[in-house]
Amino acid sequence: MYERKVIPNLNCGLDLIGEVLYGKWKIRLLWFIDQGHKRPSELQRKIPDASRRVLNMQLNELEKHELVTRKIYPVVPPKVEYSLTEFGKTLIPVIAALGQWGDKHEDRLRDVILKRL
Amino acid sequence: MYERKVIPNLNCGLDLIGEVLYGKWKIRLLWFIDQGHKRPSELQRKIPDASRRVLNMQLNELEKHELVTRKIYPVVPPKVEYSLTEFGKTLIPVIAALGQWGDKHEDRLRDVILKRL
DNA sequence: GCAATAAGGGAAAATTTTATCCCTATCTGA
DNA sequence: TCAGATAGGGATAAAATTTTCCCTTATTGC
Repeated sequence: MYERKVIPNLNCGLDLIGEVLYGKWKIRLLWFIDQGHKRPSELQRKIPDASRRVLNMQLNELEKHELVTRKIYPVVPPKVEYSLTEFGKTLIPVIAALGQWGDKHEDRLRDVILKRL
Repeated sequence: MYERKVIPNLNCGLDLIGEVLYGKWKIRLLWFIDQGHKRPSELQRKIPDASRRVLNMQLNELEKHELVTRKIYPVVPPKVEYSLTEFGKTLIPVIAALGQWGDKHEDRLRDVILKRL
């Protein structure tokens, strides 16, 4: 694993939420897990643009941060299911608010983002 | 400027909001500008852990994305003031929700973040 | 027997982001 | 006269993140 060389600040609520949500796919992972897509392979199919590796790494971090739990079924081929913890579930309304803002301003956002890409 | 080699996806609201909000200091910049800290030097003092350079770069992007406007006063020494656009202001409740979640779960977050740093 | 599926980690490369350092300009105050 | 405030960009270095490639295990289906 990579060792951070710069210690993060944890001064305010925004710093704290940033620490657990900052990662290219974390928000989507939480969202899809909440929607019932629990198995790693399902999540990979829902998020095809992410490499398998990063999804695993980010799922590990979400687990460390107690936002999701990982249940391993001792079968072959292996079966794993992720679920949101109670703590993780409290994030869903916040993520929903983010998505709603994005949806509401979809056209304008697409415009300003693509204008200067 | 740096040229991206991978085109972002803009499929859903979460992708879109991510494009404009993803950046280490952008959320804080929007927040502090909304609080009335408009001048670059003030913002730098409010966010001492960010380098001057990145704040400028991220302010430029926020401006391109029409979340803030930059007003230059033709005086010496130079004076510049940033303000939120109407569009930018619609983001404030969303950012507030993020901060509130972080504040509410401050102790637990600090705990899980520091446990495995 | 061979390919596909399932889950996931190690190592190294590529990409992206952020930091550091140095440069510009002009006015104010010690 | 020299330091400091003010705003900001270029070039490069460093850090962090993400991708790519390869490896493992055991079963099902062709």
